[in-house]
Order: sequence, then structure tokens, then C-alpha cells
Amino acid sequence: MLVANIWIEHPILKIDKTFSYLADGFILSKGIRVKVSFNKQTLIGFVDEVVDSHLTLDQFEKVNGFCLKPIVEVIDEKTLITDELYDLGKWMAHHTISPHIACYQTMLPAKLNIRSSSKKIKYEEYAHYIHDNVNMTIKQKAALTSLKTKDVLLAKLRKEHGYGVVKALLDKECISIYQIEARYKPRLNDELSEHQVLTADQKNAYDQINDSEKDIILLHGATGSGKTEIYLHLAQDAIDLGKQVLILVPEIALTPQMVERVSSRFGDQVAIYHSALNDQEKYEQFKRVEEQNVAVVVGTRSAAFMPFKRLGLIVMDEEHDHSYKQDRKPCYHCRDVVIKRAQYHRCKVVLGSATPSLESYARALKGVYQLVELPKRINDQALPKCHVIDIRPYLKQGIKTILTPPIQSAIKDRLALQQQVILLLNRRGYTPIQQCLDCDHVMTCPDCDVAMNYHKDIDHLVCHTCGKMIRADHVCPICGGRQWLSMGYGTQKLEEELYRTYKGVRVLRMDADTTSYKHAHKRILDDFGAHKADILVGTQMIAKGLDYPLVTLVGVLSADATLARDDFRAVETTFDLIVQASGRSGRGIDVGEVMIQAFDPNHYAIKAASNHDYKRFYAHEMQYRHAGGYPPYTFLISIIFSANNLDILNKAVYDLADQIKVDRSLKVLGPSPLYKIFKRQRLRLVIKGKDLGSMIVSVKNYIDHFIDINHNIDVLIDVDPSRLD
DNA sequence: AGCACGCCGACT
DNA sequence: GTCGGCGTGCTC
Repeated sequence: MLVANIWIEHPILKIDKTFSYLADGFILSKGIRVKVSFNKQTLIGFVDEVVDSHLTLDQFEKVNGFCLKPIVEVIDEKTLITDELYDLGKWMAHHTISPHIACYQTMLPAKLNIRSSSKKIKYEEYAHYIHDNVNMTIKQKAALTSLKTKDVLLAKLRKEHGYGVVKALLDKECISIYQIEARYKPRLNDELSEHQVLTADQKNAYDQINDSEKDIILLHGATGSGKTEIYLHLAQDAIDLGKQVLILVPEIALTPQMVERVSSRFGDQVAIYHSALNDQEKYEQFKRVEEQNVAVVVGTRSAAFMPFKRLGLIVMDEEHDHSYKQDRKPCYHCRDVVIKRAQYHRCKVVLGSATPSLESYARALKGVYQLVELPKRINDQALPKCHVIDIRPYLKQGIKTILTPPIQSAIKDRLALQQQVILLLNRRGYTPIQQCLDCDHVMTCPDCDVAMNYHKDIDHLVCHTCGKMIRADHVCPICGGRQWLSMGYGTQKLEEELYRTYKGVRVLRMDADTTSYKHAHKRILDDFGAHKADILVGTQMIAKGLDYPLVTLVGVLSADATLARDDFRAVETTFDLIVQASGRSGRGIDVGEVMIQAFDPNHYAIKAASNHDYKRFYAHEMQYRHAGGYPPYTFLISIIFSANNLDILNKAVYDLADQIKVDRSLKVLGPSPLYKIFKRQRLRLVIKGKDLGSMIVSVKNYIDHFIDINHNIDVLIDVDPSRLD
């Protein structure tokens, strides 16, 4: 008797274990989807393993105390995943303390998601030549001849030769029709470009990477030092060996530029994978990789799970970026995933950044990773000159604009020279704060305890945490007042102010609001690249990777806003943002300039960033991490508990904290209250320790028990969280 | 999450 | 005497 252990796709995913089913008469292997009856419902499951039991059905029931049910139906003929990805899922479930099924769902494109087996896969119809026929018109002959060399899309054939002609050929059985699954090919450059010759510095770095005995290389290169060209050369080497290459970028906003460069080198062997693709496109890209029709994949976090069979190189650009960390269950870090995959494929991982994460840099200094440095910009181009502007004196003078006089005149100069400007303001919307004129109440989201932002274009207040919207003419919930004071600056207001200040200026705005429609990122960036605008305004999504030679001024308008965050990584994030944004300036012939507006211009992060001095920042920040007992000196596990009822939540979590505190090897911080989101009250525990492996095991035990007895409390575990705010 | 079983109140 | 309220607990 064959017994299949199956992960059940269950709505609440709280049960992380397999269920056994009778598999006699089915062809099964791990990674195949099946329909099974589960508690009087038919659910979809994912086969883990099939074991040949020597027991009979009756004996099995006696031994185990339950009766095996047969599998209802097998969905897939072939397994969805490779052995490697199957093991990767198990590894991920353990290391992120997440249910296995959640991990496999994350790894597979939505079309193959276990639940969504019913979603239609798109097919394309092709026409195929069979034989000639004597009774053919000239048009029919022409159509048939065009088919002789290769099969043609039926729709295309009909369009070119006419519907009737094709029908006649079909009736005469001169052609046949067959269907194959559609394969999305992104529109790529037709012309291929040659590899550029590496400069001496680049060649040196390239050689160091190749000669390194270590498999993980941290490429610490200044912004504009030509890291991408090195990636492309390394990729070519891997392809020449018949291997595949994975290039990761942190945000979709960066994929157009990277895709452009990679595809102009490698043509249609390139696949793109990021969250803006629809389900069908993702599925088709996944299959292209599986069928090995792709040599290079460029993508964001989720591309780390592509079904490669012979990876030769993984590049992770901007490795410090926090969007590599998923903040939903399973909270995995893309860097950990690709390092794991590289071990399996025995290939190198190149982590590139101008501002490496402290963890990675520390590992490189310790010799765990190979450190390769590229301190200078390409062709000895100067790093941009940075000016830090203290906002406070202007505020005292009563100047109520986000653009201080020095930056205003600098922008004016650039516009006169027909050069371009990038302005970074890490706040979307029009104004971030709405205060009641009668009682000073600041309007917060009714579901989330965070201030609501006014968006002028839609004339609504928007909660940036949950998306809730309220009409702008709302009444104050405290005093009934109707008059509101709008304070602060968002990108919309900045855009408006630029139009007012500079007559005839052309401004593009890039933030979550302007990039919601498909291909919006590419469209905005293409327009800016074609100099259809003078100023690009945006949130952090414009800080990284963009390379426009006409940009000679970058303004970071409120540089220390991120410092106010109560988070161990707040300073690092601020430093990164300033250095990365600065790096957009002066990448062409003209020397670039950067203006940084801050309330605290003497803060060490701002000073170090304005001097492009990573090492000094690193030394300084590591002291703080050491003193505070934060990563990379310790490991953290964050556990966020949420429930509708605060009393129940408090009691359960305080009890749990007391239990864990008995364990002397673990340090427990909290429970600390977090602001509520989506109407749910939240508490967090942070576990600190020196040995992540044993921390994972004990936390898993405590939480499994906790979930068993607290059904109404949601638990989100983040092993090695990238931030705590 | 469903969907059962289960143990107490208002109806023909 | 039973129809049905939704509390509790299980799902191979």
C-alpha cells in the first residue's frame, strides 16, 4: 500500500504538518498537486513524499488510530518543482519558522499556487503545414507556402492571408492546428551591444572575484564605479560555460534600467521577473526558465525562486536594500535564499553595494566573504560635491518652503544650463499632517493609529498603512470642528511648488501613487531619460541605481526624517539613502552636486554620507550596535502578536514572555505595544541571543504551543528582522 | 476556515 | 417534545 504525505492548502495555515492519504493507483512524486477530501471538504494539497507501507489499510488504522482516505484526483502530471527547490522550501520553513505550505506558495508563481490550480493557463494556437492540394487558389498557395519553413501563430496567419483562406486550407486538411502554452517574451532591444572594455580598476576587481577561493564576494564599489559592467562580464563567462545567471535588483523601479543593459548584451535569452508582472506573465517566465530557454534572469526578490537547473552566477545588486526582506509570512531574506542556492549549484554570489549592510561588511572583514573594493568612480570621474544645509535658520526666518534658498537657486542654475535635477522627498501625498484648528487634534486613521495624509489629486485623506480613505471635508472626531490646518510636505505639494516657482519647468513625479499602473516605472524613467522633463521628484524609489548623465544636481530634501524612527537600523537607512541618492548626480561629463537639507547637519550619518566615507560611518555605527547589543553582534527574532481584543492579547503575551524569560540563554525584550493596524491591536516580543540556530528551535516550541491555546491571536515571526519599527 | 457535535431556550 | 442558538474542537 502506498501512503502519500501531503501538505494541505488550508485557509488559515495554522497546521504545519502533513496528512497521510492512500495513494494506490496514482502516479505521484513530491511536488505534485492533488485534490483530497479533508474534513468533509475537497481541498488541494501538495505531495511531500510517498512511502511504501508494508501495512494493510486495517493494520494502519489500528496502529495510527485513524483511517486513511484515498486521494480524490491528481492535478499535475509532472512535479512543479525541482529537488533543489523542494529542499529549499523545507529549509525556508525551518529558518523563518513558517508553515511549509506558505513557503511553497511563496516560491511558486501564483498560477501554480496550490490553491489556484483552477486558474486558466493561456494557450496559443499555431498552424502547421501538412501537404499541398491541387485545387488551391493563388492566395491559399501563398499562405501554405509561408507555413512550409516554420509554424506560424494562427492569429497571425489569419491576419496576413485572410480568415477565409485559412479556413479553406483547414477544410482541405492542408494545415493542422495545435496549441502550446503561451510564452511571454518581454520586448527587448533588437540591437545587441558589445561588451565594454573594463577599465584597469574594473579589471582588477573582476580578476579578484574570479580568483577568489570564497564563494561569496562583497563588491564594495562607490556609486558610479561601474559595478554593472563587471556583472555583465561575469555573466558572459558563466553563459560561455553553458550556465544560467541570476541578477537581482531591489525594486521594480530599477528593473527597467538593469533589463535594458542586460538585454542589450544578451538579447532574447533574458527573462524578467518582478511583482508588476501579472500572473500569466510570471507563469510564462517561470516556464521559460524551467525549459532552460533563458540564460539570464533579471528580477526582484521573488526571482530568487526561479527553477534554474544549472546556475553559474548570482549577482545581488544593492545588497543592503531592505526590500530584499519580505515583511509578510514567510519573512525570508533574499540574500539568505540565494546563498543557499549558490551552495547547491556551487556557484559564486556577488553582493554589490556602495553602502553594504553592516552585517555583510562585518562578514567580509572577518573573511567569511571575499571583500573586493572599487573606491573610485569610473574614468576617475569625481564624486559629486555635497553641501549640507541646515534647515533651522530658514525656519526661524519664517521661510515656509521645503526648498531652502540655496537649493532654489541651485535648481535655477541647472535649469538655465538645460541640465536635470533629482529631488528626493521620502513622503508621498500632498501634506502628511492634518490638524484641527479648534482642538489641535491630528487626524489619524480610525483603523491604524497613524496620521493620515492628505492627497490633493483625489481630495481625500489616505492612510499609508492600510490604504483607508476619508473625504477631505470630514468633521473633527473630537470636537466636531470643520477647519483643518495642513502641515508638512509630500511629493505632490513639492511638485506643485516647483511649477509655481519655476515658470515653464517640466516635472515628473515618481512615487507609489504615480506608478500603480502597468509599466508606469519604465514610462516615467524613459521620459526622464529622454529629457522630456527637467526635474524628477520622488520617494526612495528614485534613490538607487538610476543613471542619467544630464543629472548634475540631487537634492535630499529632508535627509534626517528617517533618523527619527525608533529602530536600530534607522541611522544605517539614513546613511544609505543619502549616499545612494547622491550617487545619481554627476554621472555624465559635468561634475555633480548634492544638496542635503537637514535639521541636524552635524549628525555623524549625515556628515559621513556627505563625505562619501563609508568606513568612518561603519566604525562609528558598529560601536553603537555593540553597545546596544544589536546585529551584527547579536541575533534577533521579532514576534508580533495581534488581536482585536487588547485584554486577551496582553494577558496571553505577558504569560508567554514570563515563560520564555525562565530560559537563561534567551534575552527577552518586551512585550512592547505597537500602534494598531487594520483595527488590530499589536504587541511585540524581541528575542535576543548569540546562537540563531538554537533560538529558532526554542522560539518554534514556544510559539507552537502558544498557537495551540490562543486561537484568536495572530502571530508573525520574523527571524533576523531587518528593522524593528 | 468550515463543518460537525453538543447542550440549553422558545415554539407547534 | 423538537427546532435551532452558536460555543468548542477536529480535520489523514
